[in-house]
Amino acid sequence: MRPDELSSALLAWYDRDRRILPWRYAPGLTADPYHVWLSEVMLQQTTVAAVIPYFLAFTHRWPRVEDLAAAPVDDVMAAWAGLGYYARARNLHACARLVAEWRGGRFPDDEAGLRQLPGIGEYTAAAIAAIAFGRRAVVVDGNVERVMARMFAVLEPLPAAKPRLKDLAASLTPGSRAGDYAQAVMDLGATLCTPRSPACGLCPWRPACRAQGLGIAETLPAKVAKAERPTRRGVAFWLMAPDGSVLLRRRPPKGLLGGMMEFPSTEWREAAWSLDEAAPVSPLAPKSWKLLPGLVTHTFTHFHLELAVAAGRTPAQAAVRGVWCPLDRLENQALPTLMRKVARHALAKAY
DNA sequence: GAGGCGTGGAA
DNA sequence: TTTCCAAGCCT
Repeated sequence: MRPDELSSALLAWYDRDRRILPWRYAPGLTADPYHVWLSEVMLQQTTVAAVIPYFLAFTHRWPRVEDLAAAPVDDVMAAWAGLGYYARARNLHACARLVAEWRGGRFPDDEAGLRQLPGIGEYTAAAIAAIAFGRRAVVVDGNVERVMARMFAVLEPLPAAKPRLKDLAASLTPGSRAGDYAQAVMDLGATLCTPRSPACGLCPWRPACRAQGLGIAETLPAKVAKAERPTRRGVAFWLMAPDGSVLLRRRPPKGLLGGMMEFPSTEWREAAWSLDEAAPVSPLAPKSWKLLPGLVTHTFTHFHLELAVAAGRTPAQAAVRGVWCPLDRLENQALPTLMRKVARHALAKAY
């Protein structure tokens, strides 16, 4: 099949089986660049199912990019809490401000302009240019890499194969219906050409797929093995004041959970901590610590974490770095999932 | 360019 | 339980 026959077959499949998603527009309607941008950033390394409720909440609370730009950054961080990769939320807010203040609320309409904005890399710039502005752009995400590796039976492992896979994607990208094609080829990877058990029997590209012909579709793309994740350990401090508020502090703006709130804790290291060793690290020294039974476990991209929780009552809201937060307002804080686990653990075991 | 950076669902 | 990994970006 020629490239134009392949793109036609894919678009026909897409027109027939198009998934309904909150950020997806019906044929003929022009997509809102703000919605396209917001959804694409949320979808970076994140599943559709996880994104949907966040997308609806953000667009309800901040209907236009100017509204998002006007919001305090911590409101945005708190609204993003639970979605992960928190640098995205900071970049999202910074990008909204740039677009609102310097561009009158209009996003750049080509890849080069989009690429200048924080949080918009090669993939996202191409996706917005195609979906929001109808420009031909070679959109290459993990789905497209997988589809191309199979279509052309690319045996070279990722990430070394990336340049070749992009060239192959470009060879199939049509000049018309740019946005539909971009979404179609990603949908193909997301729904049929899946990492495991691909549904080759339903695939519009099956007749042209070399890996399918060779019977090796499910084994592609090849990837270099990842290093295994170490385990780190720490002690988190659940400090409660007489009025029932607990002590939170903000993490440094960059790095792990950057800019998010946390319960104070020891360093996270490989060796386990004793309570005697951990206690001096606490920002406050209560009369006595109660080491709660059990551990909070959480897995990040690069390591596992086991957090013990030490609970203590302080005589007053001592002046320390951090904020005292009433229990009924913890939910509204920019607490990542790990710290919500700590709170749940403490509330279940401490009293 | 290789590693840091979250989370939850599926197998 | 463990492993994999999902519409990547940044340094």
